[in-house]
Order: sequence, then structure tokens, then C-alpha cells
Amino acid sequence: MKPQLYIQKTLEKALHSLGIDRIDPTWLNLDKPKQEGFGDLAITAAMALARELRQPPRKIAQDLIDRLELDPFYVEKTEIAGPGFINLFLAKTCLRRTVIDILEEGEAFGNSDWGQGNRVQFEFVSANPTGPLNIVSARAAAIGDVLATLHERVGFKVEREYYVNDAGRQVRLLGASVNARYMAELGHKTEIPEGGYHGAYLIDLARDIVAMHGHALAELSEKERLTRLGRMALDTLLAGQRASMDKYRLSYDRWFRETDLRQRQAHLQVLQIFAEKELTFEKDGATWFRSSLFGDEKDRVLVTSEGEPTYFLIDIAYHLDKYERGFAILYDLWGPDHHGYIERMRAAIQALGYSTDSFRVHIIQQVNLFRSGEVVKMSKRAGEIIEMDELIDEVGVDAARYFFVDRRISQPLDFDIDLAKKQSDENPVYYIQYAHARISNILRYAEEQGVAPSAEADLSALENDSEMDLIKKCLDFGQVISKAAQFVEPHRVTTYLYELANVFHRFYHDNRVVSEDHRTTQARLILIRATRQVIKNGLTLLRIDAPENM
RNA sequence: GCGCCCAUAGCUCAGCUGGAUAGAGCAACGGACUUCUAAUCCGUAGGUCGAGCGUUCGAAUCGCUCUGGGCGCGCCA
Repeated sequence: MKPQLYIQKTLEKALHSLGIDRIDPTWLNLDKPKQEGFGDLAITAAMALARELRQPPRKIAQDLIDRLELDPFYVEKTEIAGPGFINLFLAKTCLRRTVIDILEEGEAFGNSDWGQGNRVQFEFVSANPTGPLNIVSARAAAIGDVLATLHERVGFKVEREYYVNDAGRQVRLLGASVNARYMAELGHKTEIPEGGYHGAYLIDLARDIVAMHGHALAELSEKERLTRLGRMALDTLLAGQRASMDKYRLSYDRWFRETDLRQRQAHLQVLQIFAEKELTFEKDGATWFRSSLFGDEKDRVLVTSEGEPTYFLIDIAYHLDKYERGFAILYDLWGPDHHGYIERMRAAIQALGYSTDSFRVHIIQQVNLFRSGEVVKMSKRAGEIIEMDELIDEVGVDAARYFFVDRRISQPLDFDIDLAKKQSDENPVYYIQYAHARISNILRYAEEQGVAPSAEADLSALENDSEMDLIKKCLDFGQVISKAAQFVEPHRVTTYLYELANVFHRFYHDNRVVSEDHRTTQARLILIRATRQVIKNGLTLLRIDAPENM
């Protein structure tokens, strides 16, 4: 059993024996003392209970300690400190046992099962298929993928989905924009329409189409031509987006097409449900949804006076479809420009009869690119964007993923291209990878010296502080994953890995692994193998390479 | 105007489901390679946690107000 769990169970028993029956789970929380000398874990229950029991926290702490029957295999020492902390010092016996646990659990070390197999869907990026993916998409892609993986690790059944807006106005505009480029290639000057796409990628695309079809398309009626060109452009751009994702080591379970919903007239079902609940009304020739009844600031149009379903209505149908596919929780990661959209969608979810708790929207904040200390200016309207591919090609997938995840998602991210490219100590990605490579190298060296790590190794040779610090750090991994998933904070993983690498490098500096002392050598080889396993599990979860050589 | 996000060391950021003396990296300065990779380690210096009020035994953390910044508020998608 993991020491944290053991302590919590024992604490629970002690609370019961104090006559406390209803236990608030937060009372079982174990703090990690920041200060050295305050032990490894701290029970804060005494302070939390002070008000309820109307007793001084230090007295409660003493009562608790008197009833805590902690096995010395796990806990070596307890003491009351400060306002009423019970500080616990983990015993070396259980820490050594942890090393074995890590190696036995291998890739699964750090996993847990509180998700109980519930089905969760992550929908993220879902950029319009009207151009290449940009760097905001790259951030969303890294975050969505890691969040999904984190949820897999804590026991959810997860699917990753990309919603393709392949219908509606923007696709018509795409067709018209390609048409302009195509006709221009053939010498017919044609304007890109208002709101159309000016990016250079459409010029390339038009050339390719000319190369393949010549002027054949120019013979068609304009309507037919726009449709055909739009379809071709969409297919090509979508394929490009998929290729970018592949390169980014991201694989979606499903690319969901908006046209599927349109063909099925899926929005009619939504209109029917809303109508039955009397949540719609007609005004000015349009059909409206009384979203204001659910906290939205005003009512919203579902069907325009022209008889067209709005994007919003289709999106409601999409979310209904997700629920009907059996997901218990829906995570939507949206860009900052969709902020004003959250409330109305939440209203719709409620109107459909689902709990707002099951629908979790997170806004991924913008990315500012810096090069040589200057902001790289981008203008979508003028078609000046930094493509996701360019960034990946320049800094590499490892660095891109690391930096995109290494920040709270609610914060705008300043991405320093120069730093991400640096192959030096300034770059945390290399720092972590180096720890992994360093361990691999020691293990290779040991093998060359004819020392193979043995399962029979006597771990009691692990004795000193830097060895114990390393084990303790490894032990934290499971909790880091759980909290990162629970609080939707993937940056906890990168922060943790950095710290783990740091503790390892310090251990390395203080201790020689392969030495004359066989007993110690064996034990330390086991220890660093366990450490490497944890680093690797962390990097794998981020889908960052764990190199054996650097 | 309304709503959301944010403000912590010179810079980039952790810490925030209330807890002990607020931490890293970079930059600055000073040390450590005859050794399993110095892509490393150790040390020094650096702070009114934007301001104020409140809640509390206790606030960077929670609430309110203010200041300063970013974004969003269409019968668009």
C-alpha cells in the first residue's frame, strides 16, 4: 500500500475513535510541508476540526496522535508543530519498498482508477478547415491531448474528437476565395470576396488545381465551380491539418463532420425538444431560444428569418449527439474568441436536460510568439499567420509540446522561440531529457562493467538523504497526475518533471552509482531504474521523447 | 457599459480546494570536472505577493472596492 493511503486510512480510524462519525474528506488531506525539518507529510485535520469541536487545535492534534496507530514500517516519527500540524516522517523501510513498487508497476506507475471507467470526451482544436493550423491550435492540441491522456491515467475511458466545420458560410467563402485565385491563375481577374481568405496557401492550392485540371473548371457555371473548388480546397486543407496533427504525435479518435449533422437534419430534433418544453418563440420571422431563462444574457436565434439554422443551433445538435453517444462528461476546449459563447451553450445543455456539471468548457488563452525579444505580429485577415507546422519544424515537437503545456491554460502564453530552440541548460526540456539520458548511460556503463541490476538487491543500502529525497519525489508522481487531471492543470506535470530531474541531478552529483561497493551499486542501480521509469512515464504522457542518449 | 482571464524577484512563471520562514528557472556574482555525460551541481544576492478594506486563530490563496493590462459581447462562424 502507498504510504499516503495507509496514513489516510489510519487517520480515518483515529477520527472514528475520537467519536467523529461524519468525516469530511478534506480532513484527510495530507499537506506537503514546504519547510525542511517539518517531515514529509502533514495532517491538518486538527486545525480543520478546531471550530467544530471548539477545542484548541494543538489539543486535538495530541488526541489524534494518541489514537493514531501508525506502523513504524511506514512512519518513523510524528510530531505536533505550529498551530496544530501533525508532521509525519516517512520511514526508510517503506520508501525503499516504493522503489520496488515503481519497477513492478512499470508504465502503469502513477495511474489510478477514480475515473471508474466513465466515458469522457475531449473536443479540442476544431479549427475551421479554411486554412492551415496556427499556433493557437498548436497550444490547444498539446493541452487537449495531455488532458485526455491524464484522464486515461486516472481511469476514465477517453475519446479525442475534432469537430470539422465543413458547412456554412465560411466554406462558401473558401470556395469563392479559391475561385478568385484559380481564375487569376488562368488570367481572369477575380476579386476575393468580402470576408474571404487571403492567405498565400490558397495561391499554391489554385496552382495545384490548375496543374491537375487545367481550365476545365472554368467552363462550369459559377455556382458549380464554387462548389467544386470549395470541396477540393476543404479536402486538401483538412488533409493538411491531419498531417500536422500526425507530426505532432496527436491522434484523434474521430473527426466529426458538421455536414453529417446537416444531412441528418439533426437540428430538427433540438427544435422539437425545445418546442415541447416551450423554450422557443417566433419573432421577426426568426425562431428564438429562450436561453435567458437559463442565465444567458439574452435570447438567441436558432433559425434565421431566411430559414437557415444558425451555427449555434447546429452546435446544440452536435452536443446533443455527444450525449447520445453516451459520454458522461464533455470537455470542450475553446479559443478566447468564443468566450461570449459559453453561457448560451450552457443554457442549451440545461434546456436539453443535461447537468451543467457534465459540460466543461475551458478557454485556452492566446499565444504570443517572441523572437529575439520581439513579438511576432500576426494578422489573420491579411493571411499572416504563423503556422503550426512552421513552429514545429523550427523548435521541434518536444519543445513545442512542453512549452505549450507548461503554463496554466487560463493564462496567455508567451512563447519564446529562441529559448525553445536552445539546446542548453536554459531549456527545461533538455534538462529533463538529460536526466533520462544520464540514467540510461549509467545503466549502460554498469552493464559494460559486468554489473547487472539484480532483483535480489539489498535496498537497505539506500540510506542517505539524497537517495531518500529521490524516492520521495518519485512517490509524488501519482498524486501529481491525479491533481493535474482533477483540476484540469496539465502544467503540474511539467513542473513536477522538472523538479524530479533536479532531485535526480543532485543525487547524481552527490553519489557515485557504479562503485567498488557491490551492495550499494546494486541498490542504486535499482533506484535509478525506478527514477528513469517515472521520468519516462511523465514524458510519455506528454508525448515527449525520452532519449537514451544525448 | 456588461462578462471572463490576469497582476507574485530585473525577466518568464510556480505556489491559490485558507496553514508554518512565499519558491523555481533565466539574467548577475562566486565556487565545483583525474570520476557513471559540466546539457550537471553548490552558494550569494534579489519581494510592501498591484492598492485598500473585510472574513478568520491564520490570507499570495476567500469576499468586496479600486487601479492597471488582455480578451469577449451579431438573425457571423
